[in-house]
Amino acid sequence: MGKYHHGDVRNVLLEKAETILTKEGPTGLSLRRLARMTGVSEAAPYRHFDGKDGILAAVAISAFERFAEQLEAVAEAIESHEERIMKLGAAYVAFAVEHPQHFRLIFGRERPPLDQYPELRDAADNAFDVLQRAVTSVDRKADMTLTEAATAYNRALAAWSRAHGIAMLVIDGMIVPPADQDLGSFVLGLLEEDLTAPTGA
Amino acid sequence: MGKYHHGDVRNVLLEKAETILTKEGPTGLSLRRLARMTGVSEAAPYRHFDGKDGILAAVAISAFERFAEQLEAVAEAIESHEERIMKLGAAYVAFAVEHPQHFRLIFGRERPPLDQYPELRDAADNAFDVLQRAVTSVDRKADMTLTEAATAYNRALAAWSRAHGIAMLVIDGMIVPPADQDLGSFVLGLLEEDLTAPTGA
DNA sequence: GCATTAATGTTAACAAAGTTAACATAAGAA
DNA sequence: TTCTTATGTTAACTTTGTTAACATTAATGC
Repeated sequence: MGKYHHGDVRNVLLEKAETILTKEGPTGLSLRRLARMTGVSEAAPYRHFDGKDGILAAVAISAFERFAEQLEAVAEAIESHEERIMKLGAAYVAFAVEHPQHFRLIFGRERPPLDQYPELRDAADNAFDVLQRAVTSVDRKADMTLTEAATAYNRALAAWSRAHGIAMLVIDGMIVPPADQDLGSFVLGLLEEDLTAPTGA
Repeated sequence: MGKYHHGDVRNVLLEKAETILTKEGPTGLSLRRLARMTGVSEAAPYRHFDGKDGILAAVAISAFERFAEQLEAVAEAIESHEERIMKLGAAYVAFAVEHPQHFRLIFGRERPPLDQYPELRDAADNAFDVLQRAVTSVDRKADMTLTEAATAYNRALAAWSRAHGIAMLVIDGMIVPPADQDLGSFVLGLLEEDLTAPTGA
């Protein structure tokens, strides 16, 4: 009565990996521990994944997908171009705050190399495409001059890097959002700040 | 003729650790390898540091110090408040690009916990104080109202998170600065971008 | 149905890493 | 000199990633 072929090891491993990741982050995820928790031999995961990076890649892919979905949902629901940029930034930070470990996984250095996992690269590209399309979609149909296109691109980079910086510093605890304020409006305030304006109150 | 007490093990370890970190990042730094490279037994580092975190903390402290120095040098040299904010952001990103591994060490999750290494916490606080003072110093002597002070603080956070986001995305390869442009002016362009302005060319 | 092959498990081993304990030696203080 | 402390060493223990060798089940071809 060998317990061979219980049938769904791959999915169970992935789910447990998700659980561990959420609680302890990518570093705390050990293949052997994962196998033990799943009730399977310590070498079994290697039959379903390309080692540790393989599992991390699989988890990262689904994280990228959820990330992209949430961003797209926000982008689609908003008419005004300026508002969309801002709300996208807020959604970006919200995802990071709600799923800090996933956010770290997809942006940190424990993420497996994109060029070794084509599906991971695709998932990453897709997420950033969503961002960029949403930020530059104001005159997608209009014919833009080259400089206009460049400006739109630059604006996308600016919006992205701002949201990213806020997200990083907040989940690292370097910036503590005020408790008496909604996170979203706090983020919007930072995004809107115009550094070129004079400081006069 | 035991090779006991060669005298300077602690500093040599630190220097080698720096070398390894620069080349391979915090993850590639192994205590045992470090000991072997230093020509000392594999347990010797424990006589001088509180394990691996202890060494990382020591390296992170000096990284923070250099970081703060470079920022302060820029801040002191610039008269205009607006220009100072911008140049500080550029210097922030420049440090990250020139010393990506150090930047990752002081901001990433392989950094030892601040509350376990008081000197590390001090070094971190000092670096951020430099930033904040520089950004809010426009009317340091003038008496500000509460809301003015809050605005200045918010502006500091905005400037910091922008520089941080750009730095992160650039050293992670997600943003590739244009080759035909100076890195500094590229960064300035991103920092100056006003997301609330209409997109008209 | 049966034999062969592929997929999926298992156990056992290896190397590398962090860490600690037990012991050895050098330097400095009493 | 003697005792204490600082500094090194060796040897172990544990955990982890990974692979090889082997076992069993499922699937496929005849």
